[in-house]
Amino acid sequence: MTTAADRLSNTLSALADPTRRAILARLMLGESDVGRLAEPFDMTLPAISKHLKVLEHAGLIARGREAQRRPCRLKAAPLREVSEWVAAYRQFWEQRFDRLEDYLQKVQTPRQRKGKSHGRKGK
Amino acid sequence: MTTAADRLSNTLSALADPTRRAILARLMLGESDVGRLAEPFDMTLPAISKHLKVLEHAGLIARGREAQRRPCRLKAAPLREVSEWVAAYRQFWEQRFDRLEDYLQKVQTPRQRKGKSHGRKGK
DNA sequence: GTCTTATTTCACCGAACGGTTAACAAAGAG
DNA sequence: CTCTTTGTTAACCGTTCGGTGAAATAAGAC
Repeated sequence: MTTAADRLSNTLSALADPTRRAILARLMLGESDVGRLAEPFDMTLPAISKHLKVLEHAGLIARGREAQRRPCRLKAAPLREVSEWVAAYRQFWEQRFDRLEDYLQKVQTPRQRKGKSHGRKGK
Repeated sequence: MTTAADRLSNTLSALADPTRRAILARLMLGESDVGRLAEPFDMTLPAISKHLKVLEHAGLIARGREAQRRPCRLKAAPLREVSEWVAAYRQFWEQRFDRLEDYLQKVQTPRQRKGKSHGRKGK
């Protein structure tokens, strides 16, 4: 049995590689085969083949067969889960919970600081 | 120099671990320290300490100092980049570009296929 | 000072990762 | 059949990852 967390971990680690993200970006333009997908990269075909296998195993691409070519096409369904996961954190980067708060803490003169002192050294 | 792709890769690989995502989820409820964060997990403190270092290095948490404790708090800014990246793919899981299209291709009789020919042999 | 609490650093370990080269396989072309 | 094209598999290699136990550090309590 595959839990949702496992699938999400799998999706995210597949996405963590810039080569694989570039491949997905390219597949947004339409399906392509291994040789064409490999062209932009400074690595060998087996390396690309491995990346494609990772993407396929993560459900991010599907592959057909057409003569010798193995056309790949984008399967974005797992990205929906990523989107839903990250959406839960939206409030934390939108609503002054993040950098804005830090910025205000720095901009305000120390005398108006409320809350706990952080033992700032004078010097 | 850190490129945007590097940062995104770094963020995504930090998020690819379920323990680290659980820690972030917990920090949504408010800041906490290492010991408390470690409690739900069946692993040692150094392991949690490493996970926190990864999260900190990815800019996903910030850490203070309060007596012996090292309170951690969520920093969601990098998640915004993730959200923006994945948003580019939204159309592919929302608008019949994904599984629906596959379904239709299978259901339709081959003779009504439109669009670029891929050198389909008449069989 | 010593003791306790909280956390990190160190040294190690096995497994997974991202790449290579070389050999293999599948399918059309001659 | 052989030849070429396309892609995968196999074996290997160095690095990173996620964990451990043990020692070190930091700061308050006594």
